[in-house]
Amino acid sequence: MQKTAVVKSNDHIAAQLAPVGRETVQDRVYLELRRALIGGLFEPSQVLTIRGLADALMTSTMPVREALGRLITEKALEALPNRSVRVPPITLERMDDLLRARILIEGEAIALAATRMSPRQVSVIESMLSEWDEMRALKLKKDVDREVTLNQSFHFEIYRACGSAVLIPMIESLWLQSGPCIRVAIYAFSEAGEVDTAHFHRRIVGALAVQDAAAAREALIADISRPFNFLRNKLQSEAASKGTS
Amino acid sequence: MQKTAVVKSNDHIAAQLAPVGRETVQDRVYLELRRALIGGLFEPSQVLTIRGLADALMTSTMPVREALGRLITEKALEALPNRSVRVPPITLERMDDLLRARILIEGEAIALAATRMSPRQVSVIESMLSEWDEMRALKLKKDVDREVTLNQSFHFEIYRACGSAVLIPMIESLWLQSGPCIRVAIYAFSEAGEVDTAHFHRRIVGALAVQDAAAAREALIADISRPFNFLRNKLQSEAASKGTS
DNA sequence: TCATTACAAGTGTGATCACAAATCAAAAAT
DNA sequence: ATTTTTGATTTGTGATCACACTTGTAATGA
Repeated sequence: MQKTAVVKSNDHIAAQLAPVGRETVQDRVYLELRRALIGGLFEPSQVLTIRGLADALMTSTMPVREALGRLITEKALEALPNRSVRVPPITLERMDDLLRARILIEGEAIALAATRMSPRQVSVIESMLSEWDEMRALKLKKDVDREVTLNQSFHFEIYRACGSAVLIPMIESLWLQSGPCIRVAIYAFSEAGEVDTAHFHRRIVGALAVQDAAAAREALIADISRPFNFLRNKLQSEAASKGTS
Repeated sequence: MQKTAVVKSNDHIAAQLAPVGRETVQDRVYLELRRALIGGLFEPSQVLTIRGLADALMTSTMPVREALGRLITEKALEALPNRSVRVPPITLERMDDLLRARILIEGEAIALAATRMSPRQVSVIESMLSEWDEMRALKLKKDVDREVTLNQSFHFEIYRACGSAVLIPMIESLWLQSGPCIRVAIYAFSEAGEVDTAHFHRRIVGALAVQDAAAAREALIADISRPFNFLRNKLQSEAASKGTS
């Protein structure tokens, strides 16, 4: 026993330095990649290698390949016939497909949430609006990362209130899939003149406060449709200009 | 040029000789487990061990653990804090949750399919009805496996026609999650007096034939609700009898 | 007799190695 | 100069090993 303890002493010290012993490395890698995908840190069509990610995340290939497998089944990544994996490319068809699914499922989730949220929960959501105004006030530099994170928190705080353990993972999967698109759109947003995200979110909160499920669904649809419509116009105009050149 | 043609012909022949050379072991394991889950071959709350499955599937632990990870992210399996994995147990809340999601998403899928299916495609679906009658005719032994498979083929042949690469994987995930419940219900069906599945499927085909999306959705909802309602009654009566005993 | 402890078997996790297939680059042949 | 071929590098896949943790059981204590 002592002998093995001596051999293990390195591991033991490492374990003390990293007291988060509960979570596994593969979960950490999975969450890291997930965050990167939702945030749009990877470009569409970018190919990812197991060893490359393992080096970047300071671990072996083992946890990475399991995380990649999980992300592939969620359609957040794509397995090519080469056996290599890449971020799915953006196409108009896929965008419309994703938007339709998001309208369907997230719309249902918020309608459910509207009838179930307590005034207490609504006030929590409402308080998140002020963070937006804060960020808006000191918007010297465009903090796209923070905007993405805040937007995500706002929406999922609502979805969590729908009380469906089935719908929420599906919504997470949809966000994972549309992450790369959204990032492009939000980035283009901050260039193309300030469109007030907070305005749409206030509409949502207003509908939730009076438990108007239909209004909440409509407001949500308007909110999540914006980046898709924006990106669609952008892609179409690009295609048109390429056609004329 | 001729030489390369010759070289390629070898590959071509090899591909013909071993047409399963493309699929990896982990995919085989994943599909195997998936099939078992949808078919309800695993009992709810049953715990699965990596080494046990590896022995049963005649492979090492490596492909199995990747497959389990994928199934866990699809919520087809559940990761306990023990780090062991099990088939999720059945609860009334979860059943209702699953049914609501299936009505929402599969209903939308069939509504889309109704407007997009060609008469050619409808006739393909229609021809599947006769298989049911066949099976019904020689129903000496209750072939639950075949019934489950046939039901699956029928539904997904329709869903595939909706043309959404986003909705279909979600439906697959939902079937994966509700598989263990359904099996229990179908098995109980064949005991509790013949309810005609084919009748509901004929209603669906009839609506699709005239491209009536609303009617198709209604017929589908009636079809997929049956096993859930049946199982709900069963669980409730069991709980009641346990309460009185 | 019952509870606690110590030991043993089992299980998941991560790392490393071996191998095959794919990719790329340079060299050779036409 | 272009194409083909060959060799080296990279990459994914599967197997095996070492370790940590849990679980179950037998031995020891009160």
